[in-house]
Amino acid sequence: MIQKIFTIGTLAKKAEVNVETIRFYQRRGLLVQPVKPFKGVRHYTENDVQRVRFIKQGQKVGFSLDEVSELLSLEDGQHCREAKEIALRKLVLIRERIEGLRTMETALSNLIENCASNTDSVSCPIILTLRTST
Amino acid sequence: MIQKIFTIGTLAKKAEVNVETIRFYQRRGLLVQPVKPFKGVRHYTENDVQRVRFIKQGQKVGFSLDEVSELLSLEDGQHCREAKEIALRKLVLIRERIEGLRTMETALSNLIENCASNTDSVSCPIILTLRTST
DNA sequence: CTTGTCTCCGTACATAGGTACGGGGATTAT
DNA sequence: ATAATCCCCGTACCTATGTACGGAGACAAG
Repeated sequence: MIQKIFTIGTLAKKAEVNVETIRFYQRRGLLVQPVKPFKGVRHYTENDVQRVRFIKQGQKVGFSLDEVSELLSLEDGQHCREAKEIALRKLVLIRERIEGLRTMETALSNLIENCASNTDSVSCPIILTLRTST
Repeated sequence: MIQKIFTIGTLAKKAEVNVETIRFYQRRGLLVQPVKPFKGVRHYTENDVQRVRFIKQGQKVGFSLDEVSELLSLEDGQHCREAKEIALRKLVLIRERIEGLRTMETALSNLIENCASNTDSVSCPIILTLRTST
């Protein structure tokens, strides 16, 4: 399999982030900074694109960079028992978050339905619906 | 129904946040600052507790304070058509987020299972599993 | 009626997660 | 081979979301 390589700008474009963000992630240790060839620029591969996307995906579902870091440590390979512990902990968080979102989803759906049958101003008791959700 | 009232410190305790956080939310317009009686302190009700909890819940599932603000505007009652639009937009976000979390959930579950059958160090291809998730 | 614990208010500081800038070298297009 | 663009690196700046601080007034308990 051929490894296509490219520069940081292309990586940023492919991963749909700012170049500075890549560099920031490198400083944070989320990405490894490739060695710089003697007279030239660093190069990156498709693998880095996936990694950046993963970070963004993790953030989108509510993980902090530190948490994403932990998840990435799973990828990076380490002792299985540790990996399993981390994964289990994150799994709990994920399930809680899904639960919370589901409750909100229901509340909003109800709200939309109720509104549909009403053309004037209306009181929307969304908090009431959600108040026991966590 | 009797409205029990209390001071900001009690509100903070009930809602499990810092007093300063309450005041910060007031400045941000997420909470209304009750009028201060002529010589005394402001008082709050159970309603405020629910509202603060709602904000925290919203954040927990990944909404920014601005987004939570919008959701709260549903509660505060406004014209139905607007409310419906907001709700629909948020619903899309929520469903995307649930999808993302589900994918992660699956990936982590698989990971845990694979790890279980292995006692040594192992490469955990979590990113691979997730890379097309959004 | 003193003492300790609030509240109030304004302002300052903190942390996470970026973004922007500027000078100098590398690469690419014309 | 020269201009335009891109990379490198360090540093400074920015936004969101709080937290902390300090002096003055409120208030409850002994």
